[in-house]
Amino acid sequence: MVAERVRLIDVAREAGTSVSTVSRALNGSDLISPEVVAHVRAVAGELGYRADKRAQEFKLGRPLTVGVTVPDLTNPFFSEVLKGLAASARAGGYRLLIGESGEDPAEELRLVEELVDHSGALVLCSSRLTRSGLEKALALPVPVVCINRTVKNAGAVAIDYRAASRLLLEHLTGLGHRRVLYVGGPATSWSDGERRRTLRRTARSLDVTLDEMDGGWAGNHGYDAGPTVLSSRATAVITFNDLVGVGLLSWMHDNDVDVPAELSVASYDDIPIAAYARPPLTSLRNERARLGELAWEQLATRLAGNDWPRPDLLTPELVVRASTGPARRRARIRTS
Amino acid sequence: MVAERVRLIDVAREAGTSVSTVSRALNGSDLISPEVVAHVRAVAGELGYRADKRAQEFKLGRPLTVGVTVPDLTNPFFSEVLKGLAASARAGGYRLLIGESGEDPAEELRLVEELVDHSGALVLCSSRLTRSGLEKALALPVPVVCINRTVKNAGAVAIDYRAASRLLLEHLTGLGHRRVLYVGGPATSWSDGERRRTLRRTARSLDVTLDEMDGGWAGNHGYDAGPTVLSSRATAVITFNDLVGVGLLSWMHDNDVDVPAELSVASYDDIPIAAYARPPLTSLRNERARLGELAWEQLATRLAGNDWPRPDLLTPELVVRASTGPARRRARIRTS
DNA sequence: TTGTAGGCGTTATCAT
DNA sequence: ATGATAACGCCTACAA
Repeated sequence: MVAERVRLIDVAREAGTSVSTVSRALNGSDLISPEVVAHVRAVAGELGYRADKRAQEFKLGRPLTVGVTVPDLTNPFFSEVLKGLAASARAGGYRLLIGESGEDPAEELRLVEELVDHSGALVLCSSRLTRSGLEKALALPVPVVCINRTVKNAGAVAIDYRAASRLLLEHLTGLGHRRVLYVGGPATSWSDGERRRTLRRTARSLDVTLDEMDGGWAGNHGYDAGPTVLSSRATAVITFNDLVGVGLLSWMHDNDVDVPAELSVASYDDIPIAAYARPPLTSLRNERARLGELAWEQLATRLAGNDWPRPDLLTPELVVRASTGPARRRARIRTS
Repeated sequence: MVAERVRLIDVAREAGTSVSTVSRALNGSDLISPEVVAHVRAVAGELGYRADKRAQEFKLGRPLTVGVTVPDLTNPFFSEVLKGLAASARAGGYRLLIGESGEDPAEELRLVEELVDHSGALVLCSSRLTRSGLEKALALPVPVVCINRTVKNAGAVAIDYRAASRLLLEHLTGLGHRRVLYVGGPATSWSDGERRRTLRRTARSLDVTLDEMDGGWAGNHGYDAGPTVLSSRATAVITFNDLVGVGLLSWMHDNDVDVPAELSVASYDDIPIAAYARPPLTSLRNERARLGELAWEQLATRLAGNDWPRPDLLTPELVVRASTGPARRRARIRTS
């Protein structure tokens, strides 16, 4: 069934010449007679020769492979980053070796050490690594780009959460909200930290009271947050991401809480379902696929022997939809 | 910055022994004196030696890599398949080389030919390849598993769409629907073909009138289908997948069509947002991650030298939610 | 128990 | 213009 592999030497033998000639003929070296090239090509064709790319790359040097880690393959945010990265890297002649850490820092570190053995470069998406883990990763003998986590001595591409948080809070204060609750994400998430930090700072400057609670990254985390959210004194909620936001909206619907009349909800990321939620979710659009592309560009620059470019910061855009509206004095504090 | 790579021979020199001894000591060969092992290990540690896995694998044989193609990385269906596959393959000591075809058969073929050069096996997720393209892929010198596309002489893992379509239609007829419209998916999709085929057959046996229209795979395809759906005579709609279904629900909401009172909507796949749509979408749950796991199991069996196992067929489960209800005579044919 | 040497499939250097 | 040969970094008979 599986045919024996045809090697360069087989072609050479069959063509009555040497491996060097075959190699050159196939690779289009210009110092070889046209007839020989034709002949060799013909023979190679007949024999069904396929160059062993692994041997080629092994001989030639570094692998044309980018190792990528993501916390969760099913998170639409990472999916789109991967999409952009995959397209760019491929256009640049690189392949993608992908690993999922399951949101687990220790697993991510193992993954990194495994991937690096077969990669010429690394991209860490929203790395959950501890500080020391990250240091180890950056000490590896290949260039590393971090997406959504700023670092020194490495590539860096991120969303500008400072601008993001400001857009959100200004939108809400513009609607009269003075008390806002943030439903957070995974504790290991750098971007959750950034969202909290920038929200706090902006809230202070806008004289808004910011409450915080822990949450998560998925729909059920938002749904489960429902009771706590409802019993809070906030008139508006900002969720860690749209999955959480949509989950929260769902709970509100199930419990007859009118959004946005009773409560406004807004979020980060603007994944596709945000527009199809009921009510459609106000969210911050960011070009996630672009994150992947920029990561590749940084890598390409670095691989070409240059210094790291300056970090790329992508400014999001607020997409106002029906889930946010004027603040109203809460009729009552509901407890269920 | 990037230190010079330490090789086996460097360790040998430093340890005052030979490369074979070092190799054996590091790989835990039992025919070597404990002291030497300890010494070599120590030296290797000091020098920061890391075995070149590429050279190792090159020497040892086939690459421990599975090449995977998906039509669209951002489609939650594929994300989950990848999740399952990634976990299983990793547990089995294999890595994942992933490529996205962009739903394009020609691009998928290019991808396959590129991936196979660096992989010991291939997994094609919902392959969009033409018949001849698929034949080419299966002729490659590595084992190939197809997910959601039945083939002979290869691994095969798929959803049982026959059972799926029956569950859907029986549910709808149980609610009194006699005229059902199917909003289709991409023309290149095998699973769309299967859904149509099994729906037709089942509709006939249940004496249901089945209309069909072309659609697509994303939310906007469903949204755009709104007017056509509304002007049809069907009392229930089945959409190619949940993304399309949610998009359709959204249009219905925007145009004040009461679902399910005026129209029932049901779909395939039950991705997480189905539960959070308004109204929650009746859909067919299938274990997508399991698809990935089974694909790996087939591969592992094959890689171990056995014949291909029988194809795995996963039976879905109908999750009834609020988007489907009793059929009602349509008050009027609305046109917008 | 350890060392020597050959080879995995290719490319590149150096002759011819 | 072409051919022999030495790497690339590692593993593993085989020899000692």
